[in-house]
Amino acid sequence: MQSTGWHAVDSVQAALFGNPNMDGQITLQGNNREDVMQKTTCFDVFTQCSHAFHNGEPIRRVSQQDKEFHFQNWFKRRLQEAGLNFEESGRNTYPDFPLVGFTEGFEVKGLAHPGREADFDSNSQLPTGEHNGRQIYYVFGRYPADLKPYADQENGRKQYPVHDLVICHGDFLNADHEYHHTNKSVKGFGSYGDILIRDRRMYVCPTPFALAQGTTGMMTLIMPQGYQEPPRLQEVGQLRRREAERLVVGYTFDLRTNELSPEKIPNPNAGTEHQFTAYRVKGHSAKPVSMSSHKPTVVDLLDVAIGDDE
DNA sequence: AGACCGCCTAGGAGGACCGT
DNA sequence: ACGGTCCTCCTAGGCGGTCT
Repeated sequence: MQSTGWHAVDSVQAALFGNPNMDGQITLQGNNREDVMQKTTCFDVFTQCSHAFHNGEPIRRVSQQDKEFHFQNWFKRRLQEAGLNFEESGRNTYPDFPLVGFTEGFEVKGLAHPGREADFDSNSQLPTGEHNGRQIYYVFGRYPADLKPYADQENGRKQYPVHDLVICHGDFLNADHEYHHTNKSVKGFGSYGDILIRDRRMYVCPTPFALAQGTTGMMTLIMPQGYQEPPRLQEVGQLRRREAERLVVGYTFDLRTNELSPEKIPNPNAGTEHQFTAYRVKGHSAKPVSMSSHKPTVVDLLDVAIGDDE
């Protein structure tokens, strides 16, 4: 596994980090290819979300069993209002809304608020800004955890507001595009040798609400630096994420002691800064967005405790 | 001022549930 | 076998109040 540099030359990254030159567009300078224009849909999608938020467009839960689609459906209506075509998302598709006609997709994460603030479960897909050639944007929407105050409209149908929302490029969560984790299992466990241990892709990732200050109660778009925002948007912050000194490239688990040991290597891109810009719709709040103060990671703490320096 | 105690909560960990 | 989301349980640690 290797973390991808910010200025890597693969085509899609070049599209992201090339020379911006018009509203929401950026020049892709390919290898011996004609320059190609790539337009992002994010500014339009974000504008629709912001307008819906400010107009009080509610989330509509269709039943008490609807634990995961209520916010997805809210976002789906915004895509439809933006006039975008997308593939209907099945339960197991990633991203939730792959666009048709654009190499972009949106992955939606609904979070009850108050609730988990610092991180979210990202099972089965390691967050990143590129998947199968598509740029991936994460849509974090928070809604009330306590729905008791909202009237039941038969069979658990309820309407309630969006508390706040952040759309961020997946690279804001993780800029590595190279790693592909697959689930594996080990057979023969247990005294009868007939139990299977699953090693399953399950990740816990910090939310943009924890990574950046100034997002609570707001609508915020976080884009890689370099896009030219349309006139209807205002910049509300510059955000930087710095690559870690070390990369976890494996781990071993001792079934006798229940000890899990990470294997780390120096990050060839250590210290590389990835720059992002935060936006809001003009006329809405200009409350600034900035990175939250750095908290030491578990790996940082282990490094200090163990004092190893491979 | 520092020690101690109890309460509270964020979040770590594991799992339920429902699905393809 | 694998995927997505939310729930429950539990505990470390923060915090405020009280005691020494």
